[in-house]
Amino acid sequence: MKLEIYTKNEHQAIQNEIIGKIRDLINYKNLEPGDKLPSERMLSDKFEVSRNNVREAIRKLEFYGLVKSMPQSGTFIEDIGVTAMNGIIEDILRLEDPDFKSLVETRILLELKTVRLAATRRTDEDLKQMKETLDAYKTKVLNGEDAVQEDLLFHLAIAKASGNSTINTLMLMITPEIIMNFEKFHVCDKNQAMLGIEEHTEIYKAIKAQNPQKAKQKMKKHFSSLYQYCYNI
Amino acid sequence: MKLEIYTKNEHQAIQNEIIGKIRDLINYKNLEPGDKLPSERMLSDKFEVSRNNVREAIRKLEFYGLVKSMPQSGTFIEDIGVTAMNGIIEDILRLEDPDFKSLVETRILLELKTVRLAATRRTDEDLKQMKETLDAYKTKVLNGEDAVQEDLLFHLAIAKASGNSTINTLMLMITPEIIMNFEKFHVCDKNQAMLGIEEHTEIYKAIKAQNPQKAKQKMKKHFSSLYQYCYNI
DNA sequence: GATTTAAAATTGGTTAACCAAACTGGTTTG
DNA sequence: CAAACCAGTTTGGTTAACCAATTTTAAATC
Repeated sequence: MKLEIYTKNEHQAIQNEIIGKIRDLINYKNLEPGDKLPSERMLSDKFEVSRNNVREAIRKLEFYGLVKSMPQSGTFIEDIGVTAMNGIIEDILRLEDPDFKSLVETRILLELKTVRLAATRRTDEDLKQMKETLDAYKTKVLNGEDAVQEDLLFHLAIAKASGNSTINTLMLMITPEIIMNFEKFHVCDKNQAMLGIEEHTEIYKAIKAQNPQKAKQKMKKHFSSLYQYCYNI
Repeated sequence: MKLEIYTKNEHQAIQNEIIGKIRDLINYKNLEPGDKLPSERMLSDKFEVSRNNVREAIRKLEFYGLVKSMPQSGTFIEDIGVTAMNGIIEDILRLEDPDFKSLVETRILLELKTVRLAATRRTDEDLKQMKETLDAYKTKVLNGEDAVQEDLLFHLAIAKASGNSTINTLMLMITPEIIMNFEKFHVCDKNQAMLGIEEHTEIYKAIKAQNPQKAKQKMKKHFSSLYQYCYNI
């Protein structure tokens, strides 16, 4: 997902090449779901690359759920069908790095959902954790300190309270990159931080009151300035 | 993201343990953003685990954008702040596997966005690729064959046309698991497939006509049965 | 001829030795 | 005195040898 430094890109290029070759092999040998991939040693021989490179390529395919490695047994093709396998690998190879705009756009989308889900599903324990992060944020801002981290942790607490493990995972994936970009572009200045306390509190109250509509509305308001900023960058 | 087989879980447990220890080390030594983590050898010594385990743990932290490894130089803590680092690592360690319901819920959310974005941003090349996947789907269904894969590839083509690289990546991550669950639970039967042709075509036309509202409406309709199914599982 | 069993080969995972780039400190040089 | 340089050390990355579990093969037994 992150490809920034040159050495990494080079490394990634080799990995992608191997993934492409594995795809070709699947097609050429008519390997079907459930079939076993040739062993890592055989592949590294065939492709004339190190076994480590093959292992990493396989691990990436495993991350996307396309194959599954069984210790002392082999690597098996998952049951998603040849067509989907080809299409998805093709897409993976062509994936480009996420830009800031798409990150923010995605974050807003995810959070307008998590806040609604949190309002309906939140447990008392969720509420307690949200309160903690909210207080930490307040304290920092009132001390005039930078509070980007505490800001985002409050939002992550909402994601956790949403009870949707997939969205929670996705939020965790994009948040560090969001924070780095925020600090890079100085998105949050002091004035917005003071306003942020009020907005965060309102969101918290709406979730506490289990009012999804209001929670979403408050979140939307909270994002309005960010939204505009994002589209002017 | 995927933790299914026992050996993998065990492996994962060790990795998480190491990640926790790295977090403790960051706190104990007051390591700050930009600081260098102790070398892999030192960590593997200190934690009494193999260097490979340490490397994998670091790689996971790198995936989430929390650290960055520089060849022949060291692993550096990313500039997201100590507080966020602690919070996010904590969340990562407690991440649970995505369940089918949360997968579908997330997919619907993402796709109701991608379809709107695709309607406004799609290029002619995007349109061409969507048409191809749509035709492949039609052919399969009209031959009475199973077309789950072609179905999903059409949706991935929309995601690509959305021009949002983040959402595109996220869609690619969840799609294989969606397909597997679909085939496992036999979500799509023949009747729905025939209906699917019509719905897919309508979505395609709306995107071609660059009508975001209509595109979203058609997608929503397309998802209505899936939505109900998801909540009855 | 079918079943059991044991040994040999195969597999992904692990470990440790090795490599080249990069950093470090002191020395030389202008 | 500062800049250039050079050996020695440290670093993440790479390679190859090794391990234990599994699978395969074929021999042994009934």
